[in-house]
Amino acid sequence: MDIVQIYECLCDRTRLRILHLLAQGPLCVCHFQSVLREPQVKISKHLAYLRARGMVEVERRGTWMMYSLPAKTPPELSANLACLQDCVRDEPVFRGDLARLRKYAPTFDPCPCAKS
Amino acid sequence: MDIVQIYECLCDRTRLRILHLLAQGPLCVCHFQSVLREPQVKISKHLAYLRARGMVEVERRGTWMMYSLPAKTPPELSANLACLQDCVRDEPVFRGDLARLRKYAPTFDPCPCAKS
DNA sequence: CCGGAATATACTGCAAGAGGAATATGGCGG
DNA sequence: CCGCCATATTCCTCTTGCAGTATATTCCGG
Repeated sequence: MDIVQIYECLCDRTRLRILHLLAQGPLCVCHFQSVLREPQVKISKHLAYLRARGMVEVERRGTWMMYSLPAKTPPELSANLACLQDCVRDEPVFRGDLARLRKYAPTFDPCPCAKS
Repeated sequence: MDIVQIYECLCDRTRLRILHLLAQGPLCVCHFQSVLREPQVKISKHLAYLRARGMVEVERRGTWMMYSLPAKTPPELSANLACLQDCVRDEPVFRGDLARLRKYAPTFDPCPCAKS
């Protein structure tokens, strides 16, 4: 995995928020919509961008698409993701995302993606 | 310092090489030219890009411009620079840069920038 | 004051990327 | 088989960024 490509993936705020959330565990597009409060097309396109570069993986579950960090995350990627977690710990946007993720978690459970 | 801007600065290979070298200490543009083997205008423009975003600092020494990492490096920046050092440790391009830096070091010494 | 060296700044062409609107796809329940 | 839901893709526009060529600036030595 090219280090420059990693940074290209990290240089958009929406993608940062996505990756930040994925560190907590797999999520569906509908989850991202609720938590990030961004339109579907935006999220979907950024996920496609990340997927094309191997930064996330997808698994279909019925109509839902389950996104997660790659099972075999290359070391450069995990190092940078760890760094990211650290850097945004105090940023309101990211804290808000985490808070909303936890707030919504009950309604995600049973998560539509997990019902197979 | 905005985290997204940091990543924007990191998502070009030339800039990565510049920052990687600066971790070793301050350098003049002429040094970068020798070590990176890239045209002057390219280096100069990337340095301007970094400077405009506060990722490097400049000090004039006669005709030479002395670039360095900012004296008060924000934590997000230093965290990412540390991560960068770690990630590129085994990449030939970056190893080559370091080797050339050290090989040229004797001719940099007395460094034109240091002669004031 | 003049020429040259080191560095910076237009200017141009081009490609990539971001956002939004609309449309397409693919699976599921009835 | 139909319609709906979740998601993806296409099309368009706008902006940013990179590279190169040429030109400007700034300082120095004589």
